[in-house]
Amino acid sequence: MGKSENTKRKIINSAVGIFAYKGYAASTTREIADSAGVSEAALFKYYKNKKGLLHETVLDFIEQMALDPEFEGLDEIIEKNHELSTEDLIRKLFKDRFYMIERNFQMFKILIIEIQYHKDVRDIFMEKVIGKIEEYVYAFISILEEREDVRKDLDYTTMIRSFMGTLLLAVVQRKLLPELNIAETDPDVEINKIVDLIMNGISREEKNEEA
Amino acid sequence: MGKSENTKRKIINSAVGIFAYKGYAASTTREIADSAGVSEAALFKYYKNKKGLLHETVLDFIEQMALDPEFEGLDEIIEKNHELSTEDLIRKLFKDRFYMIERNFQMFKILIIEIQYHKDVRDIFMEKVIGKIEEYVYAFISILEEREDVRKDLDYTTMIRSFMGTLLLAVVQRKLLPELNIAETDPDVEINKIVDLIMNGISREEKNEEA
DNA sequence: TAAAATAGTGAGTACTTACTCACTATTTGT
DNA sequence: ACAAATAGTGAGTAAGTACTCACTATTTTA
Repeated sequence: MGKSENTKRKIINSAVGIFAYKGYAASTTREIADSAGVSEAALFKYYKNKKGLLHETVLDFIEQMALDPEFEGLDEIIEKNHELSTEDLIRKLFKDRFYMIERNFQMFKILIIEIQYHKDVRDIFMEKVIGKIEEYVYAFISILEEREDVRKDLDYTTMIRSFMGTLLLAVVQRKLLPELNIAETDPDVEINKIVDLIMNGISREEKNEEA
Repeated sequence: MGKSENTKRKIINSAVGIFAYKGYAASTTREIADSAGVSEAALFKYYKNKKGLLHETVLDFIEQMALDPEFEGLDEIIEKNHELSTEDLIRKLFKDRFYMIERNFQMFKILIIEIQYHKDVRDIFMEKVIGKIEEYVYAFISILEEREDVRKDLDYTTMIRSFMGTLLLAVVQRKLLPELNIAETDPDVEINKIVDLIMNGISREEKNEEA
């Protein structure tokens, strides 16, 4: 890792901050270079054009993710799932993903927004991220299918999407509209409530009602 | 409604399409004018600048919403809620909002994305939309609180967010990543499954187990 | 029907932006 | 220590971009 690697990092870090704050199209290469403390010419020595900078920013993030020990934590949870109750398993997964998204929120924001406008970024995302997610989803579904305390008539696609939607909105609201958060300030407490909902729904349970 | 009103409409309609497709920052006034079939000069006669066009686009949409008979449909559902079972009530609400967002998806996309970058748009949104939503949410919560078949220990904030997250992701996935939809193609069938999940959760019900 | 008001345009302009290039400073290998 | 390679820059430039203005065409009013 020579000096040049260091400069590349500074540029990418600045790019992430500015892309997340203003969006790719409204960000200027001058601004990014200034914020990184290098000349614009240097930026273009490392990245062939502005679009290339976006690509490398995205690819760099995806690569970092793959190396992130917390990401491997997902594997561990799934591997050791038999040591956990269904509720604890879901709670662990939810927490893991919640904090993962929270930690990398800027990059997440860039990804989610820019895949809408740039087919090439969307392609990278579909190939490198969605495939990975699908793997985990299938593993997770297999685990649930074997559990006695999980409904047998469950539509897993619907369930996964509901799970993800709830997860996403929980992070997004905290990050983007914190002033709306009438709820818990401690995410862990909130996550517990969400998991309770996922497990039991909103309708009153009638079990042992005659007792 | 003179000729000028007509031109304004054409410009706004073009703006919505282009803003949604490329994002505000990447859209050019020339492109919007061309697509509307008017000169750029005309565009700037009606809107004092590009930002003003965005504002009016957003305000126009919010106003349309307020006049939309389907929107008033929400009031009706809430008013006549006592004629519906809890599950039917939730299904109706979910369907209503699902199709409302689907019908106005372009504007929704613009709103959600641009409020992140423009404080003024965010302010409009917070004042005109969030306030309205909160009203409905409170009304909805009051209804649920009175129902015998709804858990009394429910955290409503969590529930509403889970509801909205699921709703949003259901529409978004259909609109933006339809190729991922391994699930139902008929939204109504899908909505039924979602409502079932919201009501009952994923865990096996144990009621009448001793029978 | 004439005047006044309104709707609309072609051709700019000042400015910004991504990107280049000839050059200098620094580091590395021998 | 010196040459060669690498890292970095200041000062551009061509291509847009939002926006203006002097003007023409059309509609409305009296």
